[in-house]
Amino acid sequence: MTAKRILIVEDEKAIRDMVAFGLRRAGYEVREAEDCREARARIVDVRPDLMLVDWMLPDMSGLELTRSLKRAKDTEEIPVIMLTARAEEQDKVGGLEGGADDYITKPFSPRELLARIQAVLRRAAPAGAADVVEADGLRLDDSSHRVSAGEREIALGPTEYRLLHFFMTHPERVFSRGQLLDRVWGGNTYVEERTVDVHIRRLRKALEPFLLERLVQTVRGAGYRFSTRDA
Amino acid sequence: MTAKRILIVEDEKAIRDMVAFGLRRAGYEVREAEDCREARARIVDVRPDLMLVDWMLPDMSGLELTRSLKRAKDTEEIPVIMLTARAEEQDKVGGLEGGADDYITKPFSPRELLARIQAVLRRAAPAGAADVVEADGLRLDDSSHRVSAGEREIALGPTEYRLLHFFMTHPERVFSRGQLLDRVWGGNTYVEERTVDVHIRRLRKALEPFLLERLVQTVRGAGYRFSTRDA
DNA sequence: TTCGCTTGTGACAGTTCCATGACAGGGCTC
DNA sequence: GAGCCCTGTCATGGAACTGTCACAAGCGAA
Repeated sequence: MTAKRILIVEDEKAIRDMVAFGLRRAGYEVREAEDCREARARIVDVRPDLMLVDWMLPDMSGLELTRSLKRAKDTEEIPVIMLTARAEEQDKVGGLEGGADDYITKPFSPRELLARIQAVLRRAAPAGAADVVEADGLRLDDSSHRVSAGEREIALGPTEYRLLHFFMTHPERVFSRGQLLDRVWGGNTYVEERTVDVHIRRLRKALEPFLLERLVQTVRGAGYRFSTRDA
Repeated sequence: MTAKRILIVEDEKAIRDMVAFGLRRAGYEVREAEDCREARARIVDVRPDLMLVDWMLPDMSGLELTRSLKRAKDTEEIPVIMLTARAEEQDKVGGLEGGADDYITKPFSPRELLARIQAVLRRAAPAGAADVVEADGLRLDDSSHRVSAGEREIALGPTEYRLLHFFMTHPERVFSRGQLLDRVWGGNTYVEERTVDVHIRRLRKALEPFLLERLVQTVRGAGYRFSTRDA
């Protein structure tokens, strides 16, 4: 695997340099941008595998930049980690909802940053990049955020949607509740494992009126599996 | 792939518990040891895929433990991550030179620990880590947790599944009931040896409708063997 | 053959695991 | 603020699984 390219968008040179230094030492290829305008220009030719975006930027907030990236087809898959000086939960949530894949609060250690970068890259990697996933009669269009079975549209809550999306992009594999929490809820949430059961149930309840088979299967003692073949 | 086994060697119960909790949630199988002596004992029956070793232990430094593990043929491949309270670069180097595959400084976040564990395991994974085991007409796919003979899928309970998986990955070898308890049930469970008989029977009962030969064979006075050649 | 020991088998009770419905709190919209 | 949706947690009931036992069957040696 070639070195992953990371684009840093940060106006303070001191921080940029420090981060860039740390990342280069860790084997990443690093590009820098001072503001959103420059960032946009760089994205095209650099095609970064991941972006680090400062919350506060001179021309436009990093959150906006992120949001707009996530809206555009050709950039939405680039994972974004927000750098923020504000520690308030409020902002963190905002960062994630804006489409950031993770956030990290200044001051942070190079090590913490590296850990998060690795985690985010790993999470992003296996995704088949496909926008539409289909299985059996089920169809999930990630760009429009719609799920349908045949002609009928299926309404799902946010969590059920993410869960289904994860399952459909990783079919025929068993995931433990813990793994699902990590990969669907996100690595640093603390939620009971049983909660997964409940959302599985909600997902099934939403899907099964439209389907003949049970696509989300229980594997006793192991977890759940999405499969079009019957168990 | 079955859950990876991780052995934690750490004398402080609080830390051990916290780490174990996080790891279990992430889908790992966790065993614990308080000191080097106990660790050595556990290694034999647990056969961990990775070890987390505290730097400071009551009976011997974790560094020494690591060093000695790396010197022994049968344990040298087990990746080791050192947990250390000392942040000095000095020690980090020492840890790595001692043969540790990575180190992490307390306090660390669960996420960081997970990231490092995954990184280390990925590095250690022997490239083509086969998820699928086949023998005769039998096929066991560990990632989807399915067992099948030809087209037909075979339903197994958790214990029978683990038992079969163990047998299929260790064919043509006789295991005593005690060994099976150690390696299938786990090193520190207390169960009657005759219980193994019962599960063997359940496994046979599940398999034999689909197979011509008896794959799980009894070796009188010694134990059981999985073999495609008839006895 | 008979005895002694090992293994197979069916039954059973306790436990664990999972599905399900209910519910309270939080956030958002109007 | 009222109403609505979403979320996480809990209690419950039932199904599946587990470990043990008692007895039957098998095997080997004398």
